[in-house]
Amino acid sequence: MRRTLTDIAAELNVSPMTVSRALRGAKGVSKETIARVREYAQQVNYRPNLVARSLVAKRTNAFGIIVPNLRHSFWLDMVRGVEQVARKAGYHVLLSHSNDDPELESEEIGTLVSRRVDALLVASTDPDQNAELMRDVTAGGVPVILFDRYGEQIATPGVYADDFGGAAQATRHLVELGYRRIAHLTGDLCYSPAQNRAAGYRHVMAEAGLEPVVVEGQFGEENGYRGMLRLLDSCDVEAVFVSHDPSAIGALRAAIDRGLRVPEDIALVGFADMECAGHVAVPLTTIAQPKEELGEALGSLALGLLSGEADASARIVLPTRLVVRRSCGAYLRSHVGSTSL
Amino acid sequence: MRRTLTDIAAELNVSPMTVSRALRGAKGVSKETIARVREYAQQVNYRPNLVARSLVAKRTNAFGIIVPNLRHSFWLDMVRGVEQVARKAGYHVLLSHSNDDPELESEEIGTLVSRRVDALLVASTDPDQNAELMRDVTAGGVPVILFDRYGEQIATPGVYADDFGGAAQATRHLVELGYRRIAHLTGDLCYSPAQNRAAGYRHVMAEAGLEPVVVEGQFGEENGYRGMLRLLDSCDVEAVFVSHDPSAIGALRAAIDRGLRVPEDIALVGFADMECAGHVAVPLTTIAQPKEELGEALGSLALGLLSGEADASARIVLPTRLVVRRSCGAYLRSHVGSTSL
DNA sequence: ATGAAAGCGCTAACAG
DNA sequence: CTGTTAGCGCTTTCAT
Repeated sequence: MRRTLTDIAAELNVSPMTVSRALRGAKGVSKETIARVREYAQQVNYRPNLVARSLVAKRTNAFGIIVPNLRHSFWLDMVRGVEQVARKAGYHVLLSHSNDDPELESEEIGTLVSRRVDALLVASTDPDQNAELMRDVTAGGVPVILFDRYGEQIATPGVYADDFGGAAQATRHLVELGYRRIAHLTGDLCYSPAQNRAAGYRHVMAEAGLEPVVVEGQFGEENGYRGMLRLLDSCDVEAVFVSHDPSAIGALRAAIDRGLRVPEDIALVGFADMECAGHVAVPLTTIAQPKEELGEALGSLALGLLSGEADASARIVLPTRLVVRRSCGAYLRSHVGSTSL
Repeated sequence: MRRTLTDIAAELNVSPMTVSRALRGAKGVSKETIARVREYAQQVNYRPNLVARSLVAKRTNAFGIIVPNLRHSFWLDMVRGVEQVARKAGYHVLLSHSNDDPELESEEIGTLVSRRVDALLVASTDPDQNAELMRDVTAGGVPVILFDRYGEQIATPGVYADDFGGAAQATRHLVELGYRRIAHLTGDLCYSPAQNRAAGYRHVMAEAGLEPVVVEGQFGEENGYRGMLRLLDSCDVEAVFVSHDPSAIGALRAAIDRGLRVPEDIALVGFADMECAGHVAVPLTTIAQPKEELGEALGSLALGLLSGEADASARIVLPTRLVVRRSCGAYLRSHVGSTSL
């Protein structure tokens, strides 16, 4: 077993307190003692037991983070950002995922609270369903920060990409390219990002005096494929803004299967700028979220909340960026507007 | 502040012990008491303090994992696998990274030990430099498991992809396609995977009675580009097995810049099957590591070591898989051998 | 079936 | 400057 502080004290014939102070650099110890203690500790490779320290300090210097899954790199990018910021402040990150299941999510929140993380960062699968639980966590003194998705039933500090603005960018881009019959294939409208993207689309369409055509879809490539087929059956459009890249890739496939050329016969814009967005059959024009920055903002917000510098009503919204590739048809139109912000 | 077990006991007029037992389902408590305690605990949303529990149990039910960085999805895939397995066993994962820096790595090992993780999983940037430290950790009762890279100075249980075998697959594939002048552009030879891949290459070349041509390179796209230029300057070959996909992509660019057609003028095979390997200018034939399985094996090994089922000499090596795309020229040769195992 | 005592390894608060 | 006491929230051990 590893040596304890008390062991060291005994071996050095001083009190545990002296060792504790010397090691932490707390004042009230002579230079000599400090040197002696530190040297010995180093020599025997003493490691303070942070579990014990956490117990008395009532803080663990650790964040818990829950993402819906670890399959999509988006979430891992987020985690990376958080970890980056956390480590600089001496915090660790406890990683877990809910597997897109609110039940599992609430269990995970529970164990993370049991582990006494100092803050809880959640990309909730269903913020409303777990609202009460999260309120309880906050009441227990552990700040809960939501990210990517929020709910009606609960107001927490949060970090989000500007879904509304991003959708507006996408739609405006299509409008500026001269398309008039522009449809929107939504994601699962139970998620706030999908709602906001739809709202951003509608906003710009209204602004441009165009008739919105909204087809309700779901996230995921297969759903995108099916949604696109439904869309193509039900109306005749020149361009489609799809709520998420995977769906857009499915939609692209559907269009091709229907014998349509993209973008000549139908233009497509996605959302997320997934890694493969630039590599698919027709490189996808899309809206990029500042993933890294989102993660960092998330970590910083957590730190800020703990230090009292940030305020519990903080809501950080980061701007998106239009990435123009081929699927929107910009390259074959002359009157291209601004291509990126 | 959150309620403690003692609070509950007081509020229920029983001893803390009774509450503790009732909650954990330890025997020696009447059905009635159990029901009463549990109901109350549930009602007030009691959460046991795992920090306290860990202190007495001398175990945290947490693994620490250190990867070189979080930029390459390979490491995150590994982490995902570990997390998957860990969670099923009630373990959490403490994630950290060394930023490819042995110093930082040793610091990180230190804090993770201080946090009293039950096992330490390390993709070490320099296993030899940190050998002593790791031995100390093991001596302290915390199993250290190395993965991806190992060293000479220390023998730990470990999980690895079959780099030798993979390189052999790659080289053999080229031999079977009829190439004779096959070169190898290595990665940083300080890393065991790079060494093993070079060894696998040499082995097959010898077996085939061919003259090996080894150009020492480094990992990374830019290094691949430069290495390939050196290679092209120094010898005249028909095919190159490159030690890592990023380098292979750089090499591909170099070949194209030199006016060579891939694979007509020069064939290329990489290693890793990165996400974009199939999407680059000439889709890359490469060796795929079973990332997910590696992560799971890693997690399982950690659990096994803790339960005493696995043995400290365990060394798990998982087979790789040849992924044939265009860069090797298989599609334009008739006498293709086995394309995947 | 329940409880009291002691202690996990550390630190805050008070002595001396 | 150094040490003693007490206690963080829980569980193990030994009573009752």
